[in-house]
Amino acid sequence: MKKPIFAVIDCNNFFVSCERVFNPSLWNKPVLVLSNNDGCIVSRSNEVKALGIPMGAPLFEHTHVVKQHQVTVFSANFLLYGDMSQRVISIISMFAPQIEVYSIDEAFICLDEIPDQSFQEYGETIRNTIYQWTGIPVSVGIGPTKTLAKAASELAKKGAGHNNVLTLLEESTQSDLLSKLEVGDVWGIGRKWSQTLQRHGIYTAQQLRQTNDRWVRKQLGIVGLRTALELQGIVCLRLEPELRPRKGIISSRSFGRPVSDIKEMKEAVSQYASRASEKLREQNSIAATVSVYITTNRFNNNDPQYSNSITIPLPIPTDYTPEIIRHALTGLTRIFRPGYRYKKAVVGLQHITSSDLIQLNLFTKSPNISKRTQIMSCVDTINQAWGDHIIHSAAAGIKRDWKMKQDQRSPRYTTHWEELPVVKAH
DNA sequence: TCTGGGGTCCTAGGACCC
DNA sequence: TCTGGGGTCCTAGGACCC
Repeated sequence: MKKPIFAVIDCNNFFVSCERVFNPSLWNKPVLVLSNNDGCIVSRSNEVKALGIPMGAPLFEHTHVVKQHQVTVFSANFLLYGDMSQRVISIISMFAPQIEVYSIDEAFICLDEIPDQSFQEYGETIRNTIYQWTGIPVSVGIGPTKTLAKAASELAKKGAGHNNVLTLLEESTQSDLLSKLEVGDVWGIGRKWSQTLQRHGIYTAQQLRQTNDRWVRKQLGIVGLRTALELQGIVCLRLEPELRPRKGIISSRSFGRPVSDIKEMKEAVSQYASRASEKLREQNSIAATVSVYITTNRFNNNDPQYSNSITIPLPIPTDYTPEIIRHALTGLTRIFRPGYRYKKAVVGLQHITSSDLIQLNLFTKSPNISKRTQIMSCVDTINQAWGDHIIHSAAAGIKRDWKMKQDQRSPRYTTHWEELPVVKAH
């Protein structure tokens, strides 16, 4: 059997690149994109990286540098990024029979069918096509395992390889280039493990792949061992093209301002429960428990702190929004304590199964399931067509001024025509 | 003043059973 | 004074990813 060849296609600074597609004057200028609530920096252009602003840092810690270098700042525009992502994915799909969509800005494919000599060329064709058709620059890494492909794309982003494409198939190239990759930049090695490895003198990907397997197993467990083996070229992770239904679904947001009133907390929890139920129906599942977590702002040392969570079993596993909201609110009233300034609420759904397998609880009167299904699918269809949850539960409130801050959001260019800038015809 | 929002898998330890 | 051994299941916590 032929040895597998993996490629990973990774969008460069994805959110920033999406913004630049619609603001071409921002190319070669420092740009960053913020998390929800305009709190943290979640995407940085190369120019911003060069300024030393770290990923995930809160904006307020870097306002000085941002001002000084006239960095353009955007609030997150996830509808735009999701839509651009779909366009990129559909192009990648044309280049391989199977694709694993790994995240919003990244996908794996297998190149087993491509003639041996032309991997590099093929990678460059993929890159050029995506850039030409969407305006999004990507890096392509090619290797005998997923982890080596990821290492290749990481190195390609830093200028190794050619035209943002790097092929890491030869043993000699591997040891040469992996020596230049910090161990913390290896896919699967995070902050903690990186520290552990460095304490033992392991600083590069090359050193990690040369480390004794049993020692790695003992220090980093089976997961870390797999990473080390993959660096050696031994396949531990396969392509997973199938979308697997989520085993847990979470909907959560920080509030735009502190919330103390239970009425407002109920609105937020209702809305998050509603969003979580929507995601549940998208994957044709039902949940058997709903959980609620609320917390004050842990960074605010002067405020009294409180956080608590509760999990409520649903009498019958369901995807029906009003039912899920009802139990989520029951949970909220049990853990809510007055007198605190709450910052965030989370609603989660667990024990998820396929909706084909509704197990009726013998002791509960059976609700009219098909009628409920019809109502929900009607609501989902209308909301999909009109967006912004034009139909929502009254429990989620009308005013909702606890909602998150998003002061710098760009127009949703590709999905909301009414937000497009007006261009005058001559 | 201001600090995101999702997910995955593994492991250790306790409860419980025979 | 003695205080098994092995199995399963569940959960909480911790590591990782983007």
